[in-house]
Amino acid sequence: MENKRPPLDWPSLIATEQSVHLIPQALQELAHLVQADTRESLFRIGDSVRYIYLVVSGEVRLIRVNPQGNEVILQRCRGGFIAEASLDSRAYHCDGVAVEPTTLLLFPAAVFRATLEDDLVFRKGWRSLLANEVRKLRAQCERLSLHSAVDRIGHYIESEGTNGVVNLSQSRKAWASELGLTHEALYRALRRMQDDGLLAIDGHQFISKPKS
Amino acid sequence: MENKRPPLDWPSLIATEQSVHLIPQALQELAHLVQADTRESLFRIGDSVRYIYLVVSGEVRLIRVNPQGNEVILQRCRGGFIAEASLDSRAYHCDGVAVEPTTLLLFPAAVFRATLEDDLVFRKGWRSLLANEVRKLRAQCERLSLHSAVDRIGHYIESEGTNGVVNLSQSRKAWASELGLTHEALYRALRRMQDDGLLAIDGHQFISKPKS
DNA sequence: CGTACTTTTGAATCGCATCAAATCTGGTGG
DNA sequence: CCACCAGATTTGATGCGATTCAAAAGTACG
Repeated sequence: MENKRPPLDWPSLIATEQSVHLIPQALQELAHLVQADTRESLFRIGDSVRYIYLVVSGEVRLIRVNPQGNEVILQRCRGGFIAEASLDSRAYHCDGVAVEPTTLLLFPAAVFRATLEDDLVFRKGWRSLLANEVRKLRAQCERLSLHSAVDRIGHYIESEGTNGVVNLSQSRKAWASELGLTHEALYRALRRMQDDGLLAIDGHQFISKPKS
Repeated sequence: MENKRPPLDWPSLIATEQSVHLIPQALQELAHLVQADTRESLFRIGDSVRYIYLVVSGEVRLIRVNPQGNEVILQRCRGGFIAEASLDSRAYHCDGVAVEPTTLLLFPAAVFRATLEDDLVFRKGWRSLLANEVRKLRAQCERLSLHSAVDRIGHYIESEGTNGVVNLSQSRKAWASELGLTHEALYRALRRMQDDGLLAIDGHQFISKPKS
């Protein structure tokens, strides 16, 4: 990994990554801002946990290699903390690799743990973050268990939106990936739903329509 | 819901549901042991959060009803805490319904929150539980994003097992459901993997074999 | 010993992935 | 301002793999 510089342009980072808001000023000032290149390794299985990683932009993957020699992706992270569970463990249980040019914040793990103990607000914020993450991931798992594209779209609107309306904050291609579909399948399902009168689309807004 | 009895046969419960170990004795003694019947509602959208629910046996679903009048499943819970996120919110954002005869432990939410503040060990255990849950769910999402049955099985063995070996603690039918597959598709994929020499099965043990 | 459930195999169908290609869009530099 | 380019969006044709429906065999439990 590249040399770790002291934080310089944080104001712009904070604007894009809300997880940073959680972190007490004192801890923020100890963080390293780091750039990782494509295929650059951040940590490997067995490495001791020195830093808590926060992805600001780009993508990091947590992977293992199976007996057949193939990569198994345990997690793709395009923003927020990676491997929250590493806080409690001494060593990493997988490899962490950047798959595109990636910007990260590294927080010293020991101080991170200590601050979590001492700072009541941080502690609550962290717990809230984890609980919210669990909620979202559970819904995501249920969604991916649905077998049809139309059902996944409907599930997304209901679980991520409000009153049957969701504002998409990403491209449809990226949405397709989140839904576990190819972009072609997503486009076709959206078209079908509109034709069937189940869905209205207005720019980035998707509206689930009642049976009527 | 049925009348709430004081805890009686806890020792046997503790043996089957490890989440209970986390909970301090004082808080355990305030819990209600409850039986819910099929289709019985535990809470509804908008209800204020009075209890933290722990499923001991059976199944509870968190659901919303979409504009077309269909149920959208946000979570199926067959053991452990439901809706951890409800700890931080005043009211429920979905309905909670038992879909089979279900045994639950109900902890008074206010006391639960207070204990979480006061008890260092409990706090750490809770955080560890959430972090671990996040890790498992992230892997589960990646697994469900894979399009083939063989890939999902391989991913499961690698991420849930150790060194390419996993001990299944459930029926294959239940496993199929966890993998987002029909049981037929799972059986056939397992057969194919054995025929191709990629997998060995010994009772409940599944061994991923190297290319060789 | 019977019953309920899991495990297993078979055949037909359907929906999604895949490959291909055209169009549209936003952003860049000339 | 326009030409250009990379990426997103959209439509088409084909094949494969999972679902679905059906049914038989195996297994656990009372």
